[in-house]
Amino acid sequence: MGPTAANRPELAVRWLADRSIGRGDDTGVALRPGIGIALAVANETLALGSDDPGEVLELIRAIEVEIQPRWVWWDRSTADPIARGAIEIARCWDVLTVHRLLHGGWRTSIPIVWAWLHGLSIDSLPAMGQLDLLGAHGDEGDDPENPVRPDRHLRPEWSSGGWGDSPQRLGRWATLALEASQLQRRLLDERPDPGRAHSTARSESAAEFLCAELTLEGLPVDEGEAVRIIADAVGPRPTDEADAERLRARRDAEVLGHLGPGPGVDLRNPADVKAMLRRVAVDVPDTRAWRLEQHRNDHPIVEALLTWRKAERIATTYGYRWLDEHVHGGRLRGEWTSSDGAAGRMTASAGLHNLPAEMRPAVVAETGHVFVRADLGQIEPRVLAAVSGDEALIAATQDDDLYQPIATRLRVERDIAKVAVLGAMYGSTTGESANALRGLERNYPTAMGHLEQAAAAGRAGDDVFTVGGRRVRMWFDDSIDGDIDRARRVAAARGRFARNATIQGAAAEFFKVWAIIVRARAAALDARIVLCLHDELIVHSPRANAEQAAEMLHEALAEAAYRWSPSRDVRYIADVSVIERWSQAKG
DNA sequence: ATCGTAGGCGCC
DNA sequence: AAAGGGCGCCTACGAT
Repeated sequence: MGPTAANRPELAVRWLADRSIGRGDDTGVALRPGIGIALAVANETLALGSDDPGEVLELIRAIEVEIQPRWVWWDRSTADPIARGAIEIARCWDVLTVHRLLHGGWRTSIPIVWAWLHGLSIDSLPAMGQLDLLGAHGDEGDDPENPVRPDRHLRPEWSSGGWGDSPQRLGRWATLALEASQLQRRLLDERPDPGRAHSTARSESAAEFLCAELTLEGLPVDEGEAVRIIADAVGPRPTDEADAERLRARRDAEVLGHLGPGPGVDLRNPADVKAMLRRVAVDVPDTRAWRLEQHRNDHPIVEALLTWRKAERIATTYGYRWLDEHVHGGRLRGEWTSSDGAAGRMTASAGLHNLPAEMRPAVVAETGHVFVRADLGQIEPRVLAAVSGDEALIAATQDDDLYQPIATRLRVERDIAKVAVLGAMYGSTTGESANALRGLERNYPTAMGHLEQAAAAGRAGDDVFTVGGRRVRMWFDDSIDGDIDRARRVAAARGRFARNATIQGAAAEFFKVWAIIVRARAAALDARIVLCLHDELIVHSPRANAEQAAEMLHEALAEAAYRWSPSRDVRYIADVSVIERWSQAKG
């Protein structure tokens, strides 16, 4: 006779306490709504069946309140239901997220992680189709209830979902997650700065859980306002396909009307557009907006084309279809991931990270609420100062505008200094900033040396590492076909990529530490993070708590700097404002 | 038909 | 000022 539903949360708490699990100690967990939940500690598991998802969440909540362990799970399949239960998990370890940190890249899966951690070849990964070849008549000891096959790979029918078929399986799955995390800890120990690497693994895991919450939470959007903006750009919602076609043709005609007789032009085909421009004596290598900008006065069709492109963007990407697909109940929702495949920035779909400025008036706080918005000032050069330890650059970070002291030192205009610093971090070497770049090399040799070292590694095809220990893979274009020019271009591109990745990646790590501190503190103010945008946070807060939230954002930044910054002396700044709609942000 | 790629553009 | 880095998403197009 099992425990009754009512006392199971207490039972689970006691079970952990009896095994000396306390605050911050690892506890493996796997859950499947409708099936149950399992906890795993060093050598034991507690598997509880339950068809009541509410009961399972109650159990987690009780453990979180009483013990606050570090929850160790494989991936979002366990994190998502916990986030749906609105449980404020404080500490976690997401095996897939830590794998991305250790291995680099984004594409991965549980069987790949398992194989990699055990030194098994990815080529020998079993596919779903062949599962019975061994299973039915296979060797002795090939037990389908054992998730690990005799060849030490994970059983594909488990990793593709079978892990949640029974409480017993959940128990084994939670145990494996715990095992995987222990192997990951050993690999983190081998990083040049193990303490920092472990810290990054924890903060990146927390950021992944934040992403699970962001996916559910959504960004408040006033749908009526959004419709007004869209209608303004591309007209009213088309009634049917024919109407849509008619509106499209009308937009096209605004541009094509500038042309004399000749062959038909498809404005959506760049080659066609290029040929069209040549007909009016505008010769460009490509038709990108910044290039057309310089020919704005050469022929009226250029202006018309640029306007057409803006409207086309709204019509195709941020139009009625986007609204119908991604905005529901006044919230814009997309999928969030805590690290991209390159340097580790957060990503979001549904346009959350690239909403055009014209659409931002539609992002409005709900009744009784405001947005407390904060963005980090000049974060990348400040991070460069921190990771390189360049004393002169660290000194410059004391200024609110760090480009000013740099300009003074280089004896150039402030904007020239800015371009030079950005160019150094992005790998630009040409143009007017080239002189200033040499000035940077003389005056900030440590910082510039740091960038050059990363670039050299990239050019050689070597992976680079962020200060937090993330491996950044030089994955692209390794085909060698004897084309010297092409090889040189690829090497140069890798150099630029590596140069930027160490800074962009470190800034992403710092940003995430800031974000998870804000997340943890926002709860007490009844506030929630609703958007993370590389150096910007938007917190949706009850109006009454806005001032406290604004202050909290500054305090969280100080704490993030304390926790993350490799240099104690670098100054980080944030601009914080309380606004009702996103467009009120001073850019 | 379905897929991947390229050109383009939005944001940081 | 130059056209350097990242992402997601659109369309057209060519290969399969």
